[in-house]
Amino acid sequence: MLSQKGRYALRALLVLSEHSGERPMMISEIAAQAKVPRKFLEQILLDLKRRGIVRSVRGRQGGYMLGRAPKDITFADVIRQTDGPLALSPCVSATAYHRCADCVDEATCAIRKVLLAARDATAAVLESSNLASTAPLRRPRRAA
Amino acid sequence: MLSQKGRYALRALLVLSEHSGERPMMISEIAAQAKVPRKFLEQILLDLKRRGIVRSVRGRQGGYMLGRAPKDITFADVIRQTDGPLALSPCVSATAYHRCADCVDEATCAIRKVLLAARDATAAVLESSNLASTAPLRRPRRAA
DNA sequence: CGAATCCCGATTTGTTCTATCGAAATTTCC
DNA sequence: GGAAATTTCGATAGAACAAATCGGGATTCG
Repeated sequence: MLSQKGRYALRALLVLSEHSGERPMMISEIAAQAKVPRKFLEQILLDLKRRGIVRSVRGRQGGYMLGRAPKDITFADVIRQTDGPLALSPCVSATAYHRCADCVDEATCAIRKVLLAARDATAAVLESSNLASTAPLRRPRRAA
Repeated sequence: MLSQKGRYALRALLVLSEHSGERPMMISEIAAQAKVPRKFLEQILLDLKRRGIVRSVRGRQGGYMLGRAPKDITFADVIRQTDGPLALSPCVSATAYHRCADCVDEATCAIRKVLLAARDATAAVLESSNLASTAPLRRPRRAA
């Protein structure tokens, strides 16, 4: 399961990606639209900023914007930052690999084989889904 | 990531599935072979028992055995019991569905679509992997 | 300067994870 | 019938983590 933080991050980023204006968007504005507690969102955005997923402008008229094009921000990027590796075990993680402490032989470990397949399957989905592909193309203002 | 408990459970069950004798296997024997702290394993096996994944015999000469054929115990069964749902969000869980508290419209939620695809991909792997398919067919006693 | 806004460290509160302890219940064996 | 072996169960402890908040520092605009 994703943490609450992870779900908040995804929601906030979708809000940001739909806000196509040139001006950055204030934290409180994002918080309101994404329904995320303001102070908590502050932390989350800082995290995402460290990964380059968002950029910020300080001072008056400041705020946040996406760090790159929506199509270049995958769900995997976001989830890895907020919730850690996609893998079910460190020994099959692409981004945070480390050998299990009590592993006898990684090459023949039956568990590892399955968890590796699971990771690959999950990653295939999350790395091919991005903020652009999932957002509604354009929200109609009224009933068509 | 799986919890330590989840990894322990998988290891213990693989040990049990390779122990093809008719007699049940004692907790301490399983613990030694699977390298799991004895008392912790006790709790884990009780959990697995509630799900019918293992059965037990009490008293002298007692111990644990698989609750059904190894091929009928999937990784998904085990992980769901020890670590909870495979899904990344309750709203896409097959076994523990519930609507997100602040969800506006589940049918059009962009996040949900992706998480649902991720769950399906993960479940496909973990539900088709079982204790029999992954265990070495027969461990050679010595170098062949 | 002063107001608006992001930045950052600390703290709080509650929950989960990992592991252990001690004793009760059950069964076998003599 | 009693002793020994074994599972069962409730309680506990400490560490780590999650969710959220607080208060003030740093930066920029007007």
